[in-house]
Amino acid sequence: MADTATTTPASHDDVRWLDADELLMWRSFIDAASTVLGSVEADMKRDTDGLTFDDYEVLVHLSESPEHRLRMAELSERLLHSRSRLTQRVDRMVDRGLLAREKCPDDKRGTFAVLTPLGLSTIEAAAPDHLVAVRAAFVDLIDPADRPAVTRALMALRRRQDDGTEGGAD
Amino acid sequence: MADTATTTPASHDDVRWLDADELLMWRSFIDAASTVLGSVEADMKRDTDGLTFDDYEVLVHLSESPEHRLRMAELSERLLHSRSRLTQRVDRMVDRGLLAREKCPDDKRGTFAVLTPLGLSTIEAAAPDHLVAVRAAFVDLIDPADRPAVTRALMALRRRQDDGTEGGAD
DNA sequence: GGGAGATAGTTCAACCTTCAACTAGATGAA
DNA sequence: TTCATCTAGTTGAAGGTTGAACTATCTCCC
Repeated sequence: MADTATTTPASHDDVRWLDADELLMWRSFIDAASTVLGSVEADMKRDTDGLTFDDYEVLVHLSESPEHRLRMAELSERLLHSRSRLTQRVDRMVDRGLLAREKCPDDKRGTFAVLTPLGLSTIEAAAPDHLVAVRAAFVDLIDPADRPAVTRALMALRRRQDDGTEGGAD
Repeated sequence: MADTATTTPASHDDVRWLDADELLMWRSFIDAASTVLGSVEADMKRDTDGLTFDDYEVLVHLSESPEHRLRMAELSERLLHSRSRLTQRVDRMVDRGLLAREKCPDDKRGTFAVLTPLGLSTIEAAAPDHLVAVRAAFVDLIDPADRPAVTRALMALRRRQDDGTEGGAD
């Protein structure tokens, strides 16, 4: 197949410009992402003592995992954070006693991040206020009639698990 | 009215927990925000020479404004970025010749950020590839039938212009 | 076995954001 | 006029993120 369409540097004539509706949808997405996450983060800062949204997300994923533990790589994939970003966040959370690191017996390269009792009680204490914030900044603002469409759309936007950042054969 | 509901620290019993649908919608939103913006940013990095998504957004807002200029405060509100974040971004963009600062004659405290010819040609050159990225990571992934609902929902999430971060009349 | 190449995780420097001062000019009441 | 107060914008330090390099381990085919 003669595929010219892969990494063609888009030229000015080629492009399908966004129409008014598409543009509005895109701009609203950018603003919504910034507003909602900013608001949840701000509430978190107000309600907890020094817990960030990213911290909270780490705690959530660990608390939902068997034995309250996950391999670093697995955790970084779920959070969609880079490996080094996670390494350094876990460093800080270990310092604060929220997490511990454990060596993986099967694979000597591996490390588990594990929730400590303090980490568990911290997320349990933070959850109620967090949910109030999530409702106020997100869930309750969306018309129930629109929710199925919104969920469908948002799910379609997420990174497919086996979909690397590949695509450029040269 | 006896309003107990304003800044009550949410207690464990009080809370309306998220049901499965609400939780899925929320998680999808977090993932989608990270995936979409990350992907657009990565494409921008690939296609342009050192232009970030934030740079691009600054250029967009200025290029759409009369005389290609905006007051710093106005620009920071539109971008939903803090004043100091904008100051420092504009610093960098001025260094690269994309923008210039001009004193405001009416208000001697004020500063305009102004697009330079280089800034204008830079955004014109970047736009086609950027739109391809926006389509690939966002617009084209959303079922046209869902778009009206999605737009409605996203617009409801944006910060209302006159809606400060107030709310705590203690 | 042994070496090529992949994978897990960390480290380091450059860069970016945040937050709390800080400077300077506008506003308004007495 | 004068003082208090508000707004515009910048600065500087502390902390967080990125991306490339690095160590250690695993995989697998010869």
